[in-house]
Formats: sequence, C-alpha cells, structure tokens
Amino acid sequence: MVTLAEVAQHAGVSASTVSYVLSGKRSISVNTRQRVERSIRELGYHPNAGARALASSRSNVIALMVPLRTDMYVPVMMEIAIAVATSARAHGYDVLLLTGEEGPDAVRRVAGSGLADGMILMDVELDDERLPLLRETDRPAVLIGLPADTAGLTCVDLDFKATGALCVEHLAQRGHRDIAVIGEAPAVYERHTGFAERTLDGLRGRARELGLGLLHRPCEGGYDAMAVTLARILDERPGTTGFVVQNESAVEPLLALLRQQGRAVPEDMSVVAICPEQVAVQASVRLTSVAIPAQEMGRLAVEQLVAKLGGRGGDEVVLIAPELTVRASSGPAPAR
Amino acid sequence: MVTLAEVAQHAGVSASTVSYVLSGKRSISVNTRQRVERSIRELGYHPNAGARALASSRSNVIALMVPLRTDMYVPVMMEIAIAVATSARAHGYDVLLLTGEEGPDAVRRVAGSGLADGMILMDVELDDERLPLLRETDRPAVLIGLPADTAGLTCVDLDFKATGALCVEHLAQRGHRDIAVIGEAPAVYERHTGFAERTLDGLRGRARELGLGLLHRPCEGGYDAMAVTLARILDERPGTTGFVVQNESAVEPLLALLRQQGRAVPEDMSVVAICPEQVAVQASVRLTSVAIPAQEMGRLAVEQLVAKLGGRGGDEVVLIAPELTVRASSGPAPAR
DNA sequence: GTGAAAGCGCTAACAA
DNA sequence: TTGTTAGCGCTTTCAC
Repeated sequence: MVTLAEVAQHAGVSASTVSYVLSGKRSISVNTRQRVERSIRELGYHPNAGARALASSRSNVIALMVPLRTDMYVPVMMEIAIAVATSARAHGYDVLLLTGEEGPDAVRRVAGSGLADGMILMDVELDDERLPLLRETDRPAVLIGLPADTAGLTCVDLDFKATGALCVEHLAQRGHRDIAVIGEAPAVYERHTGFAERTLDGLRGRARELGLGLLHRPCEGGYDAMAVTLARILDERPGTTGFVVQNESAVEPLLALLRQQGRAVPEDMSVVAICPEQVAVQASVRLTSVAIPAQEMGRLAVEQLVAKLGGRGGDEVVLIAPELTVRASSGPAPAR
Repeated sequence: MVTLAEVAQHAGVSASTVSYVLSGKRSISVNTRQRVERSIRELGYHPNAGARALASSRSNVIALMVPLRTDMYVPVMMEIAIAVATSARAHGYDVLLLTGEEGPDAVRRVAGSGLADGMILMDVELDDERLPLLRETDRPAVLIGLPADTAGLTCVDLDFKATGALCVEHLAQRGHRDIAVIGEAPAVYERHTGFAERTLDGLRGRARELGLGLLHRPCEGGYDAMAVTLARILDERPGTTGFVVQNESAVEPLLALLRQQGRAVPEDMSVVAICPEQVAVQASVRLTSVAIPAQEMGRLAVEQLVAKLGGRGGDEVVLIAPELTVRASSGPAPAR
C-alpha cells in the first residue's frame, strides 16, 4: 500500500505539501504540483479513507436510508437511490445504503460513528419515528417526502397538493363533472404517508372550488381488487367519466377492466395517472399523467445536503412543481 | 464526541480493555465487562469508524456495484440490493452503493482507498470490463451473475441453464411439441449477458433431447413490440402451444394479446415465465413460473464475501437450483 | 511557497 | 486478566 509519506519522499517534498496538492487548500508552485502529481501517478497512490476521516473528521460519505416497505413502488425508490448515488459522486461523496431493517437505531449508529457526514431519508412518514433522533443529532439531514412537522428539517418532494389540483383541473377543463380517484392501498393511508394525503387535499380542494363531484377510494393493486373497487365506484356514481389514479399496480387493471366493460378510453372515460413516466408510457393506453420526478428528487436532495455540509443553506422545504403530460388516455367528457 | 479513552477513564480501566470488551478478542472478567458496558451506555459512546478503520485496516464496509442498465428489471435489482444490505448488517458490515456511472474506476478507487473491505458486483456481463481490475486487486469480491471465465472468482447466480431445461420439461410433460421463447430485449443478448444466454442453452439443449420444436425471439417490452413478435411466431410456427417468457415487460402484453386473439390460457396456450414471484402472481393470469430468487442471491453473495473476508472459503461458483411453481397459466396441450 | 510536528481515536503487539 | 504504548495515514496549525 502506498502512503502519502512515500509520495512525499518520491517527489522530494514534505507530507503536508502532498496533502495540500490533494486538497487544494493552499497555493502550490506549478513545479511542485507537477512533481507531486507525477509521483502520485507513478506510485499509484490512493488516499486512505479511514486516515482521512480520522484526521479531518469528515468521511465524505452520505447515508441513504431506504425503508423497505412492500407497498411502495420499487422502481421509483431505485431511481431515486441511483440518482442520489450519482449526484453524490459528482460532489465527491460516496453513498452508504441503509435499509429500514435496523430501524431508527441506524440513525444513531451512523451519526455517532462518523461513518457518514450527513443523511438522506426516503419514504418519510407524516409522523416518522426517525425524526426525533434526527433532531438530536448534529449531522445534517435531508428528507425525501414531507413529515407533518418540518420545523428544523430540510425536505424535498414533489408538490403533491399541486399535483392533485392539476389533475382535477385537467379533467374539469375537458368537461368532466364527476371524478373518481383510485388511490394507494389502504395501508398507505393508514400509515399517514404524506404524499398520499397531500394529493388528496389537492384533489378535493380544487374539486370543491370547481364544483365537481369527487369520490376517493383506496385500492390494493391487482385485477381482483381493482374490479371490486371499480364496480363500487360506478355503482355509487354512475355518472363518473374521469379517473385519477395514484397507484401503479392499479393502472393496467383499470384499463383492462374498462376495456372489458366496453368503455372506451378516452372516448367514454378519461384517465389521468400520477405515476412514473415509464409506467405512463408503457401502459396499454398511453396515459395522460403527472410524472414522479425521481431523478430530480434524488439530485435535489443531494444538493441540499451538500449545501448544508458546506455550511451553506438552512432548513428549507423544496417542492417540485408538477408537470402534466397529455397523452392518449384523456379527452373531452362524452355528451350526456 | 465521546472517545474510547473517556469511556476507559469513566470505567476506571485502560483503553485497551475497553477496546477488547468491544471486540471480544480477549477474555474479560465479568465485573470489568459490566463496568465498561455501563460506562459505554451512560456516556452514549459510539466507536469512531475512521479511527477503527485506520488502526485495524478493515472498514467493515462492503461495496455493492449496481450498474444502471435501463433494460434490466429494476425491482429485482432492488430486491437483491436490499437483501445484500440486510444480510451485510447481520454480519456487521455496512454497504456502500456504487453505480455504474463511474465505470470500472470505482473498483480501483474503493479498493485503493480502503473504503470497503470487499465488493459485490451485480449484473455481471460475460466479458465484464470490471473483471481484470478485480483480479489485480487483493480485495475479495463476489459476483452476482456468471462471466465467461470464472477462474479465480466467486460467483452466485440462479442456475439459468437448469431453469431453461426445467421450463421445457414442464411443457413437454404436458404434451406440448412446439415451444416459443419470448426473450429479453435484443440489447441484452448483444451485450452477452450471461443469464440470457445460459437460459437459452438450457432451453435448446433439453428441447433437442426431447425432440421438441423451439423458436427463440428476443423482444423489447411493451404491447407493440410483443404484438409484432407474437404475430411472427404464430406465422412461422402455427402449431405453437407453449410459451416460455423471460422478459417481465412482455408478460402482460403477451397475455393480453392471446386473450384478444381468442386463445385461452391455459386451454389453448400454455405460458411459463421466468420472472420474480411478484410478477407471476400479479399477472392477469397467475403464471406458472420459475422465480428469480433475488433475496437468496443477495444473501448468498454476502455470505460468500464474508467467508472470504474471514479467510475462509475460496473461489467458488454457487448456482441456485431453480424451482418451478405450477399456477394457472399452463396445462395439457390441446388435442390436435 | 514549503516544512515540521502534533494529533485524530482506535487496535494490537508486548509486558506484567 | 489487565495495562502500556507504538503506530495506522492523514490533516492542519504553526513556523519559516
């Protein structure tokens, strides 16, 4: 193993000079810098992460906590995680992957050991059990998702309230008067996951303002559950012509069932989805949708965290504005 | 920040004693152990990861490299990653998440810096560019997937060849004589990804042995691509009654198209899938399938790596035996 | 612009 | 069973 001291000797300079060449924290003559860089290359030197962490008390690692909830749509989680890892590297950080298994203790362990300089928490609940610990810690943290109380916390999320409102507006503009919302599995609401409730707020608020009928039904994924849910909706509100779906595993079943029942999309029924771009594009009917900006969420979370680690930027709630893309699944309401 | 020295003082022992209580590397009197443990608790001590890594030259971190290929089925990747993280914790290791972004250099960086003690590589190609670097390094590594040359490497994977054979056998036993294989996207084969080719070997080998007709067609995901592929297959081999599908995003389109064309599953056509359990169960027809044992792959990979890190176990290829679960999508071939 | 040297907090001989 | 101590490789103050 090559050490900094060996590089220094090889280049004929002191250890501190090599260190400063590496960190750029003080000016070095061009000559010296080149000699050092050459030695580094020739010897194949890599700074030791442990020694560096010990001496500088910064690990250049950020922890990413991914609770493993089976009812969350996995590809989005993964996309965020990858975006976090990639953006982190661009800022000189590595990413430590923590699962929910360990529970809130992971926060304590990682913060206490100095394994990571800061952390990003995904899939945050409204009343998340990790938050109290987080507030105790002095390590900077960024949440992806909004808890009920954001005081003293930095959060990044899609503006789900605006998203709900946007979906209702889209349908209202096309003349739909009765809208049904197919939501996430009941468990998601019971857990008081922020995004689901905020979406609902947005949907209901705008529906009220525009005087539309709105029926909301949580739904487990799959064909059977969707069949039951759809039957109930059409039974209670036969005049329903617009659907807003916020549940990836209900999308295709809904389309199939409507088809089966001879209801054409978008001629008889319009469907707007809140889902990842990929799901919207690959569905059997290309879906008008508001995309989940997974990449941007990951990237923004890292940028916020890096800013905090650098002493810049304080607590902030960063909401990403929703964008609705019109595709083949929505159109004018049918004449009565 | 509480240090080991402070704990030692508080407990009235020397630093090394505290260290040994923590590591269990030498026997400690019950009395002393309890006093130390009490001090640790009272002071809220957490060992500093950097100092530990520096002194012991082991970081207790394993790196997980996840290349981000858009044509790989993401939930499986995620499931493996989570299983790796969880099993790693159970062995006292944390997991560093590396994406493909950085390319093979990541191997050099992580190995050189001592950031991780060993690494697990996912989504290994037959002729993977990371392998030469890996062989240079002295850090233990485990691959998930099989490269062409496994010499000096430890690999964990589903036995895809046996999987292919198993699928053909299942259909043959039920009287099917002409089988079509819907494969992964062409790009997957072009990249010479091991699992796709090995599956094909197994399929072809057993079909030959049993004297069955076998047609293999790669297929991009989605409805349109599947429609084209299916039409061609039925055109070339009108007598086809059995399908083997190894492409998550072709499963539902295939079922929908068969339905549309009035071909009942399993009465007219049998379908066997090679896919994650979840996909098989959630499909519109519950699929007879060989599951991708993602969790087990992750777990085994960690166990192999931990064994190597502990100086136990050498290079080995660990193949997981496939298990075929019969569900509603396969049955006897229709009478001619 | 460069060097010397004191730690950072822990582990693991070596001693007792 | 326990203590003493010499580093591990790097960063950073202080001095020139």
